[in-house]
Amino acid sequence: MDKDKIDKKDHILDVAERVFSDLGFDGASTRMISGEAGVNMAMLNYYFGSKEGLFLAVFERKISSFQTLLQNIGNDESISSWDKLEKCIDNYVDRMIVNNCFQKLINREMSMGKRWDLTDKITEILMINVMELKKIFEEGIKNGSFRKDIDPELMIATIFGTKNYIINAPHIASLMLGHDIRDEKFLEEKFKPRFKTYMKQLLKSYLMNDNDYNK
Amino acid sequence: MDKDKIDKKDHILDVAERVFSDLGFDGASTRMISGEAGVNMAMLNYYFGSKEGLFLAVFERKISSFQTLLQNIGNDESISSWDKLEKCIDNYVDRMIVNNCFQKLINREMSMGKRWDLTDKITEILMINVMELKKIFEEGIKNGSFRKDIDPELMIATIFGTKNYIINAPHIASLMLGHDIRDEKFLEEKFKPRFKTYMKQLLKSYLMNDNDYNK
DNA sequence: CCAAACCAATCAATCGTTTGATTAGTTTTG
DNA sequence: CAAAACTAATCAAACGATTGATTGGTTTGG
Repeated sequence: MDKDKIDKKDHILDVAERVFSDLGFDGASTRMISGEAGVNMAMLNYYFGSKEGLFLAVFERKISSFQTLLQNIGNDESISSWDKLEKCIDNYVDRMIVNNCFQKLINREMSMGKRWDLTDKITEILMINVMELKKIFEEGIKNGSFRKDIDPELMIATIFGTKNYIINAPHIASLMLGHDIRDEKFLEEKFKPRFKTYMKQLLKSYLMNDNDYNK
Repeated sequence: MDKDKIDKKDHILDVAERVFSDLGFDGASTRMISGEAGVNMAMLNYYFGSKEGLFLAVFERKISSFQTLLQNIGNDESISSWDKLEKCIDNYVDRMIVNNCFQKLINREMSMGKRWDLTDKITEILMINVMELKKIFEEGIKNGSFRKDIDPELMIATIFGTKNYIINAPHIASLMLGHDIRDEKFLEEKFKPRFKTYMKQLLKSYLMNDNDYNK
């Protein structure tokens, strides 16, 4: 059946995504992936052409979910610049499932000097999110919501960097916070709300000099 | 001569550090490293025992320079909490030489599943810096310099995360900033001062609700 | 029956590592 | 002092293991 084939390919991609993000592209072997997925090794090449093709397929499956991330918040005229920013933060934090190893995958491969044809594509996608935020900042400056002398580019680095730090260094983050960050319950009930609150307060105080942190 | 031997080992370590951080541990081959270093392949095992031993040696050479990073700023009673924090920021930013690939190395291997007994050692070292900052924050809260309701742990994530983001994603950062972040001149003359200013303003507004950003 | 799906066996290439020989410099010995 | 013994450094070559990829044939489903 066609359904089964898709399910099987999807299962392989699931396993590949996990193994790649645990061991990196070079560290993961096709035998390991096929073994854990319970399929013959030749199937990987049969379905995806090559190891690189498999890696690429892992990405392309996720790309769509990434692109929906930027749901044109910036173009909504009805809400203020700050509310847009708050919406973005909520969005990013909600999607910040540490177990989702895809983020680690991206960050690791982006930090490599090694050049994929993929690197440009990843860069391009990430830049869309960057530009989305930048637009909000610039709009906020223009309409007087935000201070004039802020540094939008570095703010973006702060937003993404803080999130990545938690994801990429879970050992450190767990030690810092006193709880295992990979614990789903803790993450969902305790950490995410705390992280949202913090991020909003941090940005608000920098952007607006507003002392009223209505909690 | 003994001096020559040390120089040679150091040269191998220099090359290994660069290659490892460009290609990752798995991506880098001993042949490549020995080739670029201009030494026979067997010398790597002769000097360092194994590829893993070489990787370990790269780390241990840097560890000392890392440990001097925390020069007991926190224990200086004569300066205010905020000044301590400013000093820390200056310190970190000054050492943030993007060309120094060691940071990338650490971040990449830390994001991997625990492959090394070394992971614990790296964690330990990084935690010292974390604790140093934490101490400053807590002291500042206690003596009234900082607001009571700040989130010290996530602030630390912001400080390190923002820095790491620039280092780990130089492509993105360069596109964002409109200049190649790896350009030494731009980095030193333009970026570092800008980054320091931004970081201090960001922290100050969050920590102290101080609107006087005396620029 | 035929094409698609699947698999065991195998490919050449590359991996990290080891080997045995050679060199050069130092120490020991007669 | 000079010959002999020893040591560390270096090298080309080869090792077994593993890599990603491919083959040729078998099974399966429509």
